[in-house]
Amino acid sequence: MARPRSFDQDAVLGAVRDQFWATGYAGTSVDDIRAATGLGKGSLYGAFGDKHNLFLRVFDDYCTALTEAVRQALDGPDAGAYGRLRGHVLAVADATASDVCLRGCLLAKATAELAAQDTAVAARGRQTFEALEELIASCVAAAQRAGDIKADSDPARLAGLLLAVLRGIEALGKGGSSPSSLRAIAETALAVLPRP
Amino acid sequence: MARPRSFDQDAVLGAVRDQFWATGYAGTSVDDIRAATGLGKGSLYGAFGDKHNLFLRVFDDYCTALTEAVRQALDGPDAGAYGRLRGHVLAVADATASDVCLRGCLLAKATAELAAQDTAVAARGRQTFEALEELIASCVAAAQRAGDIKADSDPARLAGLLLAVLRGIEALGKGGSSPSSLRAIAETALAVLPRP
DNA sequence: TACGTTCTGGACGGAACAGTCAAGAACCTC
DNA sequence: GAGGTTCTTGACTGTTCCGTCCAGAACGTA
Repeated sequence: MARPRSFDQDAVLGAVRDQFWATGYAGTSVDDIRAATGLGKGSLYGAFGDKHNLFLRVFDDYCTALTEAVRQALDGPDAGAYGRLRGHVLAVADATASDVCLRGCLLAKATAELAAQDTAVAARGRQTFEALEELIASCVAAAQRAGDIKADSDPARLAGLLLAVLRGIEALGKGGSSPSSLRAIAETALAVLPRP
Repeated sequence: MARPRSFDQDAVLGAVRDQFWATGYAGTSVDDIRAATGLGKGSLYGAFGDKHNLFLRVFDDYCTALTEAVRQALDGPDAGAYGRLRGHVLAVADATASDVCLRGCLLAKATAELAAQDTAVAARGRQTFEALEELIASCVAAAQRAGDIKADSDPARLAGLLLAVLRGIEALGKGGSSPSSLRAIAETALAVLPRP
């Protein structure tokens, strides 16, 4: 019927995401995006709308992918639940510590920069935090059923604590990683979980 | 000798800080600052240098004031150390939860937005995180001497964990506060601290 | 191959941006 | 009150910003 798009939409959205990730929303100009993607302005505006719309798109995709990655890391049978939880917490700490460019997590960056002014970003951020907390709570409950975490503690409260620790590790990582080392924080958080 | 400044420097710096706090570094124009302070551009540039320098100034002041406030909250005799620690953790959670405008903590906002690109901000942020961690560690050690926290745990590791929880509460607060409520997180963090 | 449709690239307009500067105002000292 | 110095105001420059628009290119269909 007509001329098809000549660019790979996923690749373009990935480049846009990386640009916003590196320099923030207000710190990224449409011309930066044009340079990062190689697209002309007409293509960008035609395919994705304006800058704000484009940001919401990549932010939404990021939140979806993050939630899905955590689900894959934590979901599974009761038997290995504690090991998966432990592995995930340590993996987040190690990934943050080795993030030399200090870009951190886009969810954290975006909510920090925009949540106060942009209700769409605030809502999506909150929804994502809640989804992460639920995934952690399910894994805690599974670890309790397997006898690896004390059964009488409230899994929702432990999940809230663990999520806060993870987001805190992320925040501290932006300061250049080290207060007593992020891995030590993760290990300590796991060590204080009530065992049967 | 000459004409003195007609503005109150502290008041101006406070207004500048609030403006950056509300809209971020890249999201704040010099004209926004001019409007917030009522000063002309010549006065602003003459007294504080360019936008970046002005930001570093208010960020530095903020870090100093934050550290000092935490010191006042946590410093004191061994006897009440645990109570001070507990009070501080709960106070941070309550303050974050009741922060309706979602501005959060400027230290978190600034490091999230700029640490990757601005080494001065990254260095000051890291220094502040380390100072906060030391203050918490001292308070934990005092609580251990008073017999309120188990003596054989490493105060530095517990301090790292508590700092991460506090920064995590702050980060979650930006998403619109509630995953299982910030206060519950603070209470759970205190509950899992090893008691004698 | 010819046509209609959609995509592409870049030029363009008007607004906002950071930072400079000069003319005049305000003050202290003498 | 006169002189010298600093502060204030706001106009100004040149750049960068976002978003629009159009001429031409690329494709599917007939």
